[in-house]
Amino acid sequence: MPTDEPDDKPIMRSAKGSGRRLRGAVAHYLGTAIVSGEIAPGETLSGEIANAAALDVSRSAYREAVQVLTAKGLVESRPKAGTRVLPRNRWHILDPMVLAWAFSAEPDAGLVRDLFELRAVVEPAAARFAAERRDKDDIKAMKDALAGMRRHTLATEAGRAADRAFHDALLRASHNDAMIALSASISAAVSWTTEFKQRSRALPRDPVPDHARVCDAIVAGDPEAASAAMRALVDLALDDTRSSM
Amino acid sequence: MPTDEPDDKPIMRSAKGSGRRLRGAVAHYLGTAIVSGEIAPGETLSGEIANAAALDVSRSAYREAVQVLTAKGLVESRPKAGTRVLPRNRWHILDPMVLAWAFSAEPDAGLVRDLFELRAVVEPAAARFAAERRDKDDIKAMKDALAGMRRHTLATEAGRAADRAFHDALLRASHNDAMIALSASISAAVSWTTEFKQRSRALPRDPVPDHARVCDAIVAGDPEAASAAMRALVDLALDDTRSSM
DNA sequence: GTTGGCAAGTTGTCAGGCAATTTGGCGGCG
DNA sequence: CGCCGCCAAATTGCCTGACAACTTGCCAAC
Repeated sequence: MPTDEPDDKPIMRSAKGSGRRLRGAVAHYLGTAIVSGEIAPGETLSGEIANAAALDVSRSAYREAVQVLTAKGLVESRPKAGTRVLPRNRWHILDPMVLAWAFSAEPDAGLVRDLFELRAVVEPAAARFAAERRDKDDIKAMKDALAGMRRHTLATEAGRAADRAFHDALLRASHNDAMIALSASISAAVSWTTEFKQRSRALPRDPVPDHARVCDAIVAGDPEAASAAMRALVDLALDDTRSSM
Repeated sequence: MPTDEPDDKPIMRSAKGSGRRLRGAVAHYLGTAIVSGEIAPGETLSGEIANAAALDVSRSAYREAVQVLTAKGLVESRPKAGTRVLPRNRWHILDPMVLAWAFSAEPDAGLVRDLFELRAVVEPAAARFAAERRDKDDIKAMKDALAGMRRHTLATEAGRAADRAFHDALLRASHNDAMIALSASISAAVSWTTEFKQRSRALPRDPVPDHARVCDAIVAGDPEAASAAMRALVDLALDDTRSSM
């Protein structure tokens, strides 16, 4: 069945070699469309065959992509009813991939605020636990990350990676799996906003001393100091982010 | 190819009418097997065709189930390498479904500890925000839930539902989407442990006064009092849980 | 006006085949 | 002897086409 119109729909296939498999591209496409509000909650997607054809993929690939969205609470599909977008409060917005979709466009200001508030609650507490439970490996990981931050700057990707690594090491030092799970979400949000700050060429203060204070307190095993230092760090970061949006 | 052995493998089809579709049953089966440690991290599942045949489902259904597990960070599959279970720290243990799988067997004590620690960090902070931002609807939802708790007891499912509803309304009153997302995870964990406490016939104290104090502080718009009351509540719950495990 | 059944349409599952991709060994080369 | 690059097999990834199961919403009968 040759198509009469010129097939100008290889939008998907293009991202094929990007490590992402085809269904990943479809999931990304639909995910961003939903998270960005392009497809409003309550709305129902057109049928699988139609939609799969429109994206020029097979129904299997399309369905597997929809399964991913379902697993992340973005949509719900029932026979005869179709696949409909769930209300925002059913979304798993802390899922790393959902966050990635949310940040792939201009990040919503409200979401950034919410994430920083959560960070301001969780990270000081995590620092407190870390000061009590850290072991040799944790300390080494944090010091390595700190060294990386000193070597590079937040303007470089390597520097941001070191920043991520520091926060990841810290949350890991809390030896609390639930907080470690939040680490993936939080550090992702942090790095995106950091990059955003960077892009808006706001010259941030040197972040190393703040981080070093937190690190020292944890190494010293002082929970109160660790918590306070981390709270100060997060508050400063929040100020920076607020002023550049 | 007729099977010689009597087909004693309709394990999956049995749960078909349970609202869960077939792939849901497969995902549940594999998910619990992984979370419970029956399939250790690093291990690789047998091939899709073999495994699908063993479960007596089609490859499509099996693959869609695996996509769900992939979306929740439990496994990772690459061509020729097979599907392998990821290390624990890659799991999205705060995902409601992963939590459900984790609690479908005897819950791991470490996990319960971690969840309560997270709860002890998040809920007081959420109460603080709620005291500042609650609106009429939030107050109504909380009072309704509180009334439900008064009417029933935690021994009944209705009572536990009211408890869940109270914590859900509280987190919702924080008007922070990130914390609301945690609500699903936290309240799930809370309700399971509550049921567990109930089963081990530990006679708990009356939970209504504690909840009422939190509610009053939020209605009064007093962030400090709300936070303190909630912290007290969580600490008591933690004590109860600890003593019954 | 309410209640029951009925039909249509959408997702759910199945089967088989081919293509894409990565791993791990094997041979050539330094 | 060790390292590097190539090749082939095995597994997942994707496609096609068909049928089954399940809802929903209409429609008729009470």
